[in-house]
Amino acid sequence: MAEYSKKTKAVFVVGPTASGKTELGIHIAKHFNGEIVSADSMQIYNGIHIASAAPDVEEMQGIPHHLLEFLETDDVFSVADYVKLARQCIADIADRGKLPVIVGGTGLYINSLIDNTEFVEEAVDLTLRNRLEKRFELLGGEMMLDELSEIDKETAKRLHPNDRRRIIRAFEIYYSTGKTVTEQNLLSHSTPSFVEPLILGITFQNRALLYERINRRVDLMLERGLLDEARQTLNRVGGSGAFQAIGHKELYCYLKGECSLAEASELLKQQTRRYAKRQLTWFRRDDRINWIYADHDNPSEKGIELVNEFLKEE
RNA sequence: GGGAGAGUUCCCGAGUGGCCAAAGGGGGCAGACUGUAAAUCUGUUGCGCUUCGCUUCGAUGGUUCGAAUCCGUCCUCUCCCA
Repeated sequence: MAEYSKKTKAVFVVGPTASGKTELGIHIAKHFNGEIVSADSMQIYNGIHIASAAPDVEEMQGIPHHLLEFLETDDVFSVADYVKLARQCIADIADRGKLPVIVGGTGLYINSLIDNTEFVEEAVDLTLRNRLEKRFELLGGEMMLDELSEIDKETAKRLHPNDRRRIIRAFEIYYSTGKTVTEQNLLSHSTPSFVEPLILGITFQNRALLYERINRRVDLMLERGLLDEARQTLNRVGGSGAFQAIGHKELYCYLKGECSLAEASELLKQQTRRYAKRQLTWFRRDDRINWIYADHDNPSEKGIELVNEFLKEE
């Protein structure tokens, strides 16, 4: 890889689910000779194509897409893996003289990539995690936090006693690296980002319109065979990765004959709406985002305009 | 037509005379988020500016110092016998 004195310019398209990111991303890539890198924690998996709303070949319009549907449903994956892969993708695209366009709704993945977050080197130690889980079970959150405050007061103060995952992870990091979360968080941003990002965020001034789009898209997914796709995963067991996707599990009650299709699809719509809301909460706090209001602006035009300005700057 | 029961705040659902603006859950809204992130966790949720006041528990009329809780009537719903 060549060495650059300048940072790599890259366009990010973010926003809640069903806001039109895929479309805008492809539009921009077509217009500026770009390639797309997905930043979606579910579209990386095979087997949930309809549920994850991964783009079809026709939709891609010949634009190369990266990090899409390359894992099996039970493969383990993490942000750290994502950042590593995506960084490589972006570098390769830039080397080919093309514009990297990162499209996705997974806030953690996107921010980690943009801010070049460096995660702990050590892989997750499941034995250690299990031990900590048991300990948490035994002591409860309050006492775990008390213990944590002896090694990392700041983090212990910040975490809620019910925030089991983060409390356990804090111990995990400490035991496997000798560093506290507070120390690690500081270290994680010691290397400046290699990208110069233009972040485009699609949203709606009127949330009800977004919700309507979500509802419609779920109906569309059902028409396209979401039920058949969900049937394939009905009897799989697992707790992480693709199993957490919204789209199949909400339909299982219908597939098992325990509720009506109308109930299942309403649940699916509701879960999707709630997810979109969480995504909005995540992205809202990032003031680097250039917001495009899909119910006021013309996303394609506005997007092209913003990218044009961005590429002009030296 | 006879009998049994039910109507509670956006929804489900507890509450049987004061400690009830009313448990709990869902939903909504808001926030968090560094290797599970489409996951996970938190706060808030009748109205008004508060210590405080006002309007709520199908409707209406009572009993009572005091009612979502007791009584009368009416309306709606479910169920059983016809």
